[in-house]
Amino acid sequence: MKKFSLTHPHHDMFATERKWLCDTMYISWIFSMATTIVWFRNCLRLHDNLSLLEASKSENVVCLFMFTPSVYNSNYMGINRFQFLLESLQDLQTQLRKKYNGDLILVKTNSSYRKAFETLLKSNASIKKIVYEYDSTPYAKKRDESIKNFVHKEFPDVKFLSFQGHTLTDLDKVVNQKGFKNPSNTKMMIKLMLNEYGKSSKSSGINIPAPLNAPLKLKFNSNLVHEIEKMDDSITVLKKVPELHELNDVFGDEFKDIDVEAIKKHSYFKGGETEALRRLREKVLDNADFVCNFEKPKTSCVPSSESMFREPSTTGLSPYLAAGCLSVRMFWDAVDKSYQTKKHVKVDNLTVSLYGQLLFREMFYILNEAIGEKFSQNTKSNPAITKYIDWNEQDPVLLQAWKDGKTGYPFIDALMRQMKATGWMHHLGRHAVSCFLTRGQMFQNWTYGRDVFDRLLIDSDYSLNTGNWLWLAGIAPYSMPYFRVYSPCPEETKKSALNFNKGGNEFIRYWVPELANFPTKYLTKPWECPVSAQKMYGVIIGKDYPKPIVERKNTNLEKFRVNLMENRLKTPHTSPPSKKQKL
DNA sequence: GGATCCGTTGTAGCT
DNA sequence: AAGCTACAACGGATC
Repeated sequence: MKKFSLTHPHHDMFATERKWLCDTMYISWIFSMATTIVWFRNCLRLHDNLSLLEASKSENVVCLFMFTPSVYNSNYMGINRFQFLLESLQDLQTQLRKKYNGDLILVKTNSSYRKAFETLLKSNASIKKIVYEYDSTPYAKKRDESIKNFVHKEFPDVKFLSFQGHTLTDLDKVVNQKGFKNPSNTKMMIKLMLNEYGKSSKSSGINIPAPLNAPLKLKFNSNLVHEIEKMDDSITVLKKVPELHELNDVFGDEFKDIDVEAIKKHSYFKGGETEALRRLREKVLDNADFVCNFEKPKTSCVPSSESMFREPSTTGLSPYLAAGCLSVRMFWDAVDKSYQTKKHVKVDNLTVSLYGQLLFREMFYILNEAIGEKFSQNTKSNPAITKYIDWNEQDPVLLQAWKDGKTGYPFIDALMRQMKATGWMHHLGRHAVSCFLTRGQMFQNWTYGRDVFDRLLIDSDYSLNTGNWLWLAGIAPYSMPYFRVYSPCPEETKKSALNFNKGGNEFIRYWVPELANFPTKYLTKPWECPVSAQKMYGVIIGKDYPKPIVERKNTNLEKFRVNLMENRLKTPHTSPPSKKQKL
């Protein structure tokens, strides 16, 4: 039996009016009281920011960034990425002030995010909603889930909402598509994207939703900052975005040994949305020739001339995508627009085009979402996902030499030193050094290299980093013939896939100054230079620059092949794969 | 259902 | 000089 209720519409002639009254009162109460916190982590931008748009519905907004020990732990975040983060925060704060007469509140705490939220929520009853961008790294997933559960339990009136804006697709939705299979190449990605968004007449052929504009208006709650200042000592408000050299005072010993001048001297990219949009215009919107002719494998890991040392042959937009200074939908849209200015230009190889690059990015995110933590684990327990290889026992001497750029292979060392100094390395350079560490010369576990990249690169992006390392180690759940090994001395190959000939020698001379005056003939293999000549050039190999720390000749291919055969999940084919026989 | 083709970016040696 | 071949694993798509 249903309960009979006076308020049931059929029995209550004033129900509509009453509901209207209640709604009005509720809305006016919300408008006068409720505060929404926009919790910035990634997504350091105003455009295409779903959390900010959600907050714009609220009368009182607080934009918040929290420095916790997990942010300023230099074990996880290299100094260049930290500098990039600070610049991005500075830009965000400036923009919020200019555009909305608002602010970005920066707080510092020595406790966890969860504890910080507890302090905030306990002391201010007007906080009704916390919004943030979804972060799919395993660490962030666990952290956000735990805070969410805590808030639900302890503060049931407060909504804790995430929005997906870091990727082209809603990752949850995609991996739950009917008939979803882990994508492993461009074709599967296009199919998946068409399934999600449908066709379009634009050059990409996929109807990716356009990026959203920044909210027109935001009303800020300026009281909260004063309240935070009165709270307990565990949480403090920073008066301004700190400079790198001030971090030692603010955070303790983490940054005591940094060389600020060196970082500023080498940095290629200034952080922030403003710079991201400027670069997008310069490299994509105003550069249709470059966009329409872009072929990733033809770009070079070395600069084309000395004057170009600071400018990559690609777009250089990856650091901005990683920190969310640039929305990936904004990037896609700009590529579309650029193609449109060239009528009748067809994308003849989508895979190597800029579209392709963004699809690979998406693919790695989707794989991470679908596979979970095992995506990045080097374990025998899940060989269906990554092929298992018994890498050589960890060799600290080899690993340290690789990390410090002291392997005795000038090309490899130049690339590693560039990454350490600038926080950036071209994609093909990353291929060269990761191949060298794993199946190429050192046969060391790829996870070591992955972690070094994660810390040092300013564009480090968990899913992309992991996906690319799996690829280069030759164990990815997608195509990568293991016998395609890059030469660490690429000048000797007639047609290097690394495009070394586009300035490789100058690149080595710049980053390995020990060899600045060494003869070009021996520049990538200095150990072959006769000792008498070494004396003449004033560089003794083994003293002024190391001898090669591992064999140049690749002896690992056979080991790799045997590993694959022994450790593969599925039973071998009953008959060997057919081969064309010579007559 | 079986054969065949394909996969963002290799290198060395030969003609 | 450009183009071929050997090296040769394997899952998924296509016919």
